[in-house]
Amino acid sequence: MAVFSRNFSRLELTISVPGLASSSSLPSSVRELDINQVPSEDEWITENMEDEEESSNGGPPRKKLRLTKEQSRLLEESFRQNHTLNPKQKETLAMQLKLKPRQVEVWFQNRRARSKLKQTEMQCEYLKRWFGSLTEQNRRLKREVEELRAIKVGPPTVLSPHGCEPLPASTLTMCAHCESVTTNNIDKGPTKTTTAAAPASTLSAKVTTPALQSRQPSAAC
DNA sequence: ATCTACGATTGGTTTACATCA
DNA sequence: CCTGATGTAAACCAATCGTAG
Repeated sequence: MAVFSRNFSRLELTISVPGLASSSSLPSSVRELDINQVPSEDEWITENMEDEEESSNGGPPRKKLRLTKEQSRLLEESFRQNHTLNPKQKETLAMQLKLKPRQVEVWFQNRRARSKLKQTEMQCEYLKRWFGSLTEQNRRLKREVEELRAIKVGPPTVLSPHGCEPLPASTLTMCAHCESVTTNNIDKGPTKTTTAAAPASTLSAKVTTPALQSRQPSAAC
């Protein structure tokens, strides 16, 4: 195993998404979710109970310990500082809480597991949203392709490869190579090679649409 | 009755350390 | 003395159980 570092103080949510440099690109609603937040006061379990004896030797059904507010608060506080405890910390905390070290250990294990679960749920939620936005983007791009196809038939707006001034439509020229690349790309859909990556020397003009202009600055400009 | 939260148990893995040939 | 194999204990995790609210 050994996938996760054992000495972390917080669980980090890092999602790598192709095309995004870092998780800072996440929607703020996702970024602001913090599973390390202490629950609000009314989420605390209010039952108080100090059951010292174990009844696991086949006797009566085990009594469920409910931690007091104060015990939970201390455990949460400790968890925020460190997600794992060394034996000394465990012992100290157990004494402080009047619990057995094993109970503190179990609490930390459960807390880690449940944090991870929440984290996974958040990732899942985020990926769903991401999928939705990609679907939408895909839809828009397809529509743009349709527009470009239409422009090929109708009079295009043209930008000079050496400047940003629009040229008369009649000056549009495209070498045979670019022509075939453009046609192939449109037919095959997205590939790793984009027109932007094509050698500048092969571009003698750029056909633009308003949508493309906003996103793709001309290499010649 | 059903659901959820959560403390506890179980079984498997990893790691550090001790012992021995 | 060094080294590799083996055993053991402790800690962890994932899955699950079972109780209380």
